[in-house]
Amino acid sequence: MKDTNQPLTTNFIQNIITEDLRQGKNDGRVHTRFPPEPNGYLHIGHAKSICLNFGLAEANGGLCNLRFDDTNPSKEEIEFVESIKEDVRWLGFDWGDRLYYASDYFDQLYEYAVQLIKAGKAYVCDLSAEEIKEYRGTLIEPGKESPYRNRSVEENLDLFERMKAGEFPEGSRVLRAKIDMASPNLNMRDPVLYRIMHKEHHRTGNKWCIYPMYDFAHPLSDALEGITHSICTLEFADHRPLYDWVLDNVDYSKEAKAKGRPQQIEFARLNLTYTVMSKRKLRILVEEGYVSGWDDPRMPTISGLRRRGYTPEAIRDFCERIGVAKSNSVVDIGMLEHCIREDLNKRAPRAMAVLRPLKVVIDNYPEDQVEWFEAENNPNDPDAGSRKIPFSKVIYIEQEDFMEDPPKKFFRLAPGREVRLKHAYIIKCEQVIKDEKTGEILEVHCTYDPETKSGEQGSGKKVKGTLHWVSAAHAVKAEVRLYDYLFTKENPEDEEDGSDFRANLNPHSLVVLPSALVEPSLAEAEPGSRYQFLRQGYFCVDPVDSKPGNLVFNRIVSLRDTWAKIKKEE
RNA sequence: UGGGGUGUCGCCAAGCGGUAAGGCACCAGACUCUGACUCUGGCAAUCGUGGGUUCGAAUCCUACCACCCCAGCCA
Repeated sequence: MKDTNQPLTTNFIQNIITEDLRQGKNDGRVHTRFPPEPNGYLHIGHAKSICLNFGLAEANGGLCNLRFDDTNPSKEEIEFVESIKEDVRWLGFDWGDRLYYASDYFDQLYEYAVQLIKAGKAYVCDLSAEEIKEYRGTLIEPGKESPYRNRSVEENLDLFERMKAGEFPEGSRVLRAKIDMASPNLNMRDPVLYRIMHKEHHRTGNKWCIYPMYDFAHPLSDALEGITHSICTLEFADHRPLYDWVLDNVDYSKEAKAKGRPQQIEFARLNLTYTVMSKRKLRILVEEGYVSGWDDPRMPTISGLRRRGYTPEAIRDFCERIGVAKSNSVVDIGMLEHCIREDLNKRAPRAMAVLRPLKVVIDNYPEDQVEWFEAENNPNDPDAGSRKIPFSKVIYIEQEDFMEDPPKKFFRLAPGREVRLKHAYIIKCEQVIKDEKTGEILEVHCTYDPETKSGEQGSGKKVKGTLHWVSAAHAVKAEVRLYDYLFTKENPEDEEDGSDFRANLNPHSLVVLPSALVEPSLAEAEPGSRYQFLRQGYFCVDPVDSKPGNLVFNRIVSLRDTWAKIKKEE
């Protein structure tokens, strides 16, 4: 994807890799991995990690594995591994034949645990979970050594084997590393390596009733796969000494796919304004029905963004632009919106759609006449071709494009004013018809100037405003879903005491317009296809709910709107 | 009162001892049959603070301050 030798962006991880390469570390290999736990859906934060891992590998002539970190059968499900694979693939990345699971290594990991026991570096501990917690000490006080810490190697071997054989109830014993109960780093205070769980695993079935912990499985999985740079998020920085301890104290050289030793590097996870990102909170949104599901177009999940109409290209561009560093940061959601606008501006065919219709009758236009105008599909892409649009006596325009008593800077339709109808004629407003009781504007009567037909001589006449429109007789009805941020505050966590992020939910995050009218060329629009509705924004045919004869469009993002800004100022 | 991490323009983020990139946002103008796009110009940072080293420091030293993470048999 990159055509230069120099990586497009530089960041501290690339700098480390560059230096490693210069020193000939790992025989010049660069091998990364994306290691999701299959217990939820991927979101834009994962996309950052995916782009980083796959991108770094590609930029440095290396490889990136997809590895499911499935060491905890009580939380993981097959449904998630499928959705994760789909999302990574959709984002545009290819793990080739390197699809792995930590569970692939369970046999080997068991042997490594035995290795540690034999070396006197791990022991079976009979303390209860509560007791282990008590013995661990606190942030400022050292822990106490477990009374089981000095069991003989033989006894530990026997006990561990019987743990594996299923002789003991869940939670009754664990295997622990023997490191240092006085370490200022809590992770080093004899961390648990294996726990008993009488649970069926989605891949290994009932073969195991003891499962390795992340801290044991992860470094060794990396080592076995020949990973050189093991990239993870900041909260794992405290685990790095343990990661290194495991690699230092287990001999995996015979089984590893390549020589060398993985290095853990941590970066800051992505945060976005107006967005929550934690699995827990996203789950709440889904389970408590604030959204329609994991793929609700308002969700920051990959599947939500996909359904909303975001392109993988835009998401990758976004991940490139935000950079990678170690400081906690919150990226302005406007950055994401900029990326999708930029991508769709060059790719999305234009179309006319009237979201909130206002009837306009052109009094001097022949009753039964229909003219078909040529309309370019994309002014920024001549190759996109053109299409025909019907024009007739009765049309609809946007309600907000007409004002009876407009402010100075309004240059759309108003009594006595002229505007151009995009691709058609200039019209002049002659009369407003209102409901006598409510004052509601029912329809507007105009006259058109036949000399101003789009593209012809007399069409040079200048007017300030150009409106989009649809022919009443030809328009196709459609449902349009306008999405806004899910939260009203930049930081959804910013709540009054007593409440939580739910209090900041935006009640208008979804506005459904059941009776929008779109130009007839859209009648057969394919699910998932994207359009720019002129002067409105980018829209995507909803891949789930849109059916022939019952079109549903999702607004991906609005166009930049300087008029809206002017209005706000006044 | 422990350990780890981070502090460069409103938001991201380069910078690695030689005198502050870039993007987003924002402002102004040009263009415009999308108030879009595009273009052009503008925009801001005493580089967390105070000391010190140096001819010279965002970059080195030092003290301090602020924020984030860690006491799951989660990852």
